[in-house]
Amino acid sequence: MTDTPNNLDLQLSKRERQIMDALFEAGELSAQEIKTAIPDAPSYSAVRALLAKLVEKDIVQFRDDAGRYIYFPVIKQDVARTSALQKIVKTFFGGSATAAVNALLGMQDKQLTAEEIAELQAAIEKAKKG
Amino acid sequence: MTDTPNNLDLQLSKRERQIMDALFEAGELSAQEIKTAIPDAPSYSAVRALLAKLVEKDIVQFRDDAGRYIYFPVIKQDVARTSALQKIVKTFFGGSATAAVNALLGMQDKQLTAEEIAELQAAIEKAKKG
DNA sequence: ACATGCATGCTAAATTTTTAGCACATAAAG
DNA sequence: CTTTATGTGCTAAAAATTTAGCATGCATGT
Repeated sequence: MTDTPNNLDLQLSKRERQIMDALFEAGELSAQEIKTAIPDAPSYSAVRALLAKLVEKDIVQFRDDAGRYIYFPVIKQDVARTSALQKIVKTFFGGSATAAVNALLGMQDKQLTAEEIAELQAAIEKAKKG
Repeated sequence: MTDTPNNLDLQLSKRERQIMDALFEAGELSAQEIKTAIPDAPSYSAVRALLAKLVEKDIVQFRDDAGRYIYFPVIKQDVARTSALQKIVKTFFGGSATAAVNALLGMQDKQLTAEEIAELQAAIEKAKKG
């Protein structure tokens, strides 16, 4: 039984991370699509080599879609999300989730709709009780 | 005029990132302290070599504290914070800051105090107006 | 004065990452 | 059937990262 990774702090190289970011953002992608998704993408060959490595590390899996490989992360989205957030909170906000939330709310480019605000208030209400 | 980096997406290597994380978390550190702060730290020499590189890239500066160099990030904390959050939101939450906030509120290991909740509600009120 | 401890600067080598390119398979089009 | 396009597997080399170790300087205490 090889260890299944449950945290995202696996030491990924620069390129590996770019690929993971693309995969997490999209859900699943072919090698070609990944190449397209990465801003300063390397060659197609390079992408495939990187993917092979990630598969080897059990961070990524693929399914055979009629001869084409479609790659996707092994780790569940929500686990990845939480892990990523926790690290940010620890590194940049001294462990204070509240401070992080404040920063999110303050981000200028994000104008919250009334609906979103209502959602958040509901979430806070829930947090208050729980 | 060398370009001053204002985004954190500069392609840092694995070790470089570990060092930056330590620096952001602590504010400023000596090479020795950085070595201590990194979990699976490399040799002291290695840390210094990495730091030299980061300084070269204008991502880190140091001041001479009686012969000892104390290193600190060039980028302002709040800029780094926002940048990091933006990336997380984009990659893991489909661009929805609201969803990210929800995830933060739902993190089990963080029990919010009544005071914190009040803070958040105030922040949301402010967001509603702004 | 001299040894000790700890700092930096530097260099060269080990290791890892990243890349390109070839061989081959398969499906679709001519 | 043959050509073309697009896919994978594999290998070897280029490039970047990461490392250790030596020379040196500067305090401090013996």
